[in-house]
Amino acid sequence: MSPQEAAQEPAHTPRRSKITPERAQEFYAAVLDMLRESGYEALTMEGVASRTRCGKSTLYRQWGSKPELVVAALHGTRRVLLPHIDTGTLAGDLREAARAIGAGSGRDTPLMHALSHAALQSPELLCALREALILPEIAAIEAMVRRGAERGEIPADTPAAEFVSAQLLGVMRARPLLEGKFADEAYLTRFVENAVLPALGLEASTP
Amino acid sequence: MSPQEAAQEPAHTPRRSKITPERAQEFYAAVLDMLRESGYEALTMEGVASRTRCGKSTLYRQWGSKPELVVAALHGTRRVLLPHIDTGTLAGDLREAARAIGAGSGRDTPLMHALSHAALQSPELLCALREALILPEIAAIEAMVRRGAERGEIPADTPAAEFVSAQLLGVMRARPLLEGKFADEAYLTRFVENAVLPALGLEASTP
DNA sequence: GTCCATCGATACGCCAGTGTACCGAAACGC
DNA sequence: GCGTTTCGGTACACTGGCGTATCGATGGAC
Repeated sequence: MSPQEAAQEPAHTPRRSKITPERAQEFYAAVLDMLRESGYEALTMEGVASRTRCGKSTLYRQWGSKPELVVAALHGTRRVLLPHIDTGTLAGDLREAARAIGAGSGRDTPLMHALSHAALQSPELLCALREALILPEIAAIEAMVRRGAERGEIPADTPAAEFVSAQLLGVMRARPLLEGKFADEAYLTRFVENAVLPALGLEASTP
Repeated sequence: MSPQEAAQEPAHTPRRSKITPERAQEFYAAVLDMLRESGYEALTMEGVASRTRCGKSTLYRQWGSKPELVVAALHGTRRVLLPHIDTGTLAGDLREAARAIGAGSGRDTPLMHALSHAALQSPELLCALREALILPEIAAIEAMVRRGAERGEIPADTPAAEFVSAQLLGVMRARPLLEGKFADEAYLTRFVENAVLPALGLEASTP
């Protein structure tokens, strides 16, 4: 309403030109934020339009429909937390992974909760969710385990190896419902130290 | 339409009388089934009415609104899988729990997925979900661990003990997204044998 | 400086679900 | 039997989101 409204917006880019990749990222970020806050069903195109200060027409011109927009948002913001990790030991890798997952838990957990049911009903959405959030993480974790086996830290056929990634992601998603709080770094670190490593036959670090 | 329609219904109870507890169970079962199939948002009062062959008015008279109906359905069908288990050893209890959870996984997992996000937004729903599906299970699991500690099978302060319930419920919910299939008995049994028990310092059973 | 493409905004028709109101019909108590 | 009560079914107004169409404004190409 008042002229100061323009001032309180950062930079206030006048956007009447073609959609730049940066602008697309803004859309994607808004979509994911709203998913986290309200869930998939409650996400509305009108809500996205108003939050991003664009017209609905732009959204429909560009992405066609709500499911496609969500899929695009997942694909377009694929950012990976774990693959860079390589400390030289399996235990070190897993501790670092616990830290990284715990740090991103406030972002990823609500997103998973928001999308998990919708994903089980829409193959495209499931695929996008897996490719954006799940497969990169479990691939990284399995790479850690494989490197550990190659270095001889654990036997190649350690039976617990199959469950490392499922445990980490599972516990991350289970804790909010069990205890009412996110699985933060401290919790996940404790978990790795006291459950994952012992199951693999690795000693907990001497304190 | 045709008179044979009455014949194809089992028993075809003519229900014009007051709602009996058995009839209420039918409502609750229908609600939970539809939640599993379609999720919380897609659950409609009209859908419940048509599936249970009652009028919407009955639903609104009896439960007031959709959230209250869902909460009532959760409370009204509280059935417990684990508390009866007491094999005499912690390892035996956990193996049995894996079997029980795996057997019920086809029912409980979709329900959790359907409700987990809605529950994080509605305190009443969260409370009902926890009381109906979560707390009984983790109480039972923690009782197993406590009994094991009292029998001296594990030290009283075993650090992995904190995570047993989160592990079991976590992987149960994680597997459908990771591998695309439910965590069945075989998977959960393998998990307990190869990850949970070793983390607790219990040997895997000699094959 | 002019023109064209695309944007942002708004209005519209459509559909689906909510919750209310009303009605006849059937069951139960007495 | 009869009255009361509750049920099942339908009609209704209301809301809200989807997707389309339209229009003025504006940025970029030339």
